[in-house]
Amino acid sequence: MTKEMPPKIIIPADPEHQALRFNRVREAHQTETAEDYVELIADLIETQGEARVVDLATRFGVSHATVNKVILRLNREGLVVNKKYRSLFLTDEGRELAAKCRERHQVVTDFLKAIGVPDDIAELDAEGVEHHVSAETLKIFKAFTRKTRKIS
Amino acid sequence: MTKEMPPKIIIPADPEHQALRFNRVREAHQTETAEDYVELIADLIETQGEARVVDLATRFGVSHATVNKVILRLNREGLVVNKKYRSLFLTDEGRELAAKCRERHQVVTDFLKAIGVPDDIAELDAEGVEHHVSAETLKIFKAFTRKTRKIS
DNA sequence: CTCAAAGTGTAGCCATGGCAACAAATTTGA
DNA sequence: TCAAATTTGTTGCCATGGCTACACTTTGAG
Repeated sequence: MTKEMPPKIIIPADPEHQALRFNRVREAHQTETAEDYVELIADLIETQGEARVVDLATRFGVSHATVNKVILRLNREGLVVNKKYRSLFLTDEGRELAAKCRERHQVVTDFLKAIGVPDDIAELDAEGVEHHVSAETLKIFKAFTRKTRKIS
Repeated sequence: MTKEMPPKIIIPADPEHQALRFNRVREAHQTETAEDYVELIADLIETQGEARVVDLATRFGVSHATVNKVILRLNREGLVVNKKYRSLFLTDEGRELAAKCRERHQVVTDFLKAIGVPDDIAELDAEGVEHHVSAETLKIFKAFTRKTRKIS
């Protein structure tokens, strides 16, 4: 668009490629909320017997109105089932996603701890990082953690 | 909020603490855009001599209208200076932030490569991960990369 | 059984960051 | 020089995810 034919100046990085990178991050953001919600819903159902709007709101530190709005979207997207004034449930797809996320979350947390990040910080960082780690990197994380555990 | 006094059910994680985690991620998101923009503006100024709206739009893969909107915000926040129909500049604060981001970006990328992530994937993942890595973890990343380099 | 408390839903507001379409300025090339 | 192409700005639309305020169920204590 800017200067195609006359390459009078060094191109630091292929613009198109860089755009792909940022698109990838944007897409990740769109799924992040969904992932966090289904993961927590699954957790709550397991540990508390049911997932309720109040609990989600408390855990996420947002208002129940916000939770409701997100739940509406997740319902629309076929991840969550909700009946009025009743606790929340996951669809098969939701459960699947939750499982995947939990697994990934664990891998990232374990990896961070394995390389020496203090537990509390590892938990904090994992929360943000997990959504942006590719399958390939995840595999490497897993292998690394395994290796480290053998040694120690 | 839900069940304080009667702990009839196991608490899986301190809700308040978990809320802090998610708040942290949300804050990170708010700064992400700013960080990406100042970083790219700095890059463009260095390599191209100037940073222009079109270039930012191309690199980020968004419309120039979007870029303009973000620039407006960054201006409001004192990171970017823009005069109408002129190329973009960073304030001192903006330059500082850009430097910090570039450094951090490099550390994350190098670390991923050091643990064996293929270069192209490392670049991709770093883009999303960098904004969510704490100073402590970053330090550990750096140390690890250094150590690995010595070995090889 | 009733009624207040707790939980849930809804409406309306805000900022962000997407977009397209149109307007205006600047740059360029013939 | 001056018209066309490019770049930039603006407007108005959308979805998301924040919030408060208010309305409505459900629940549970008395």
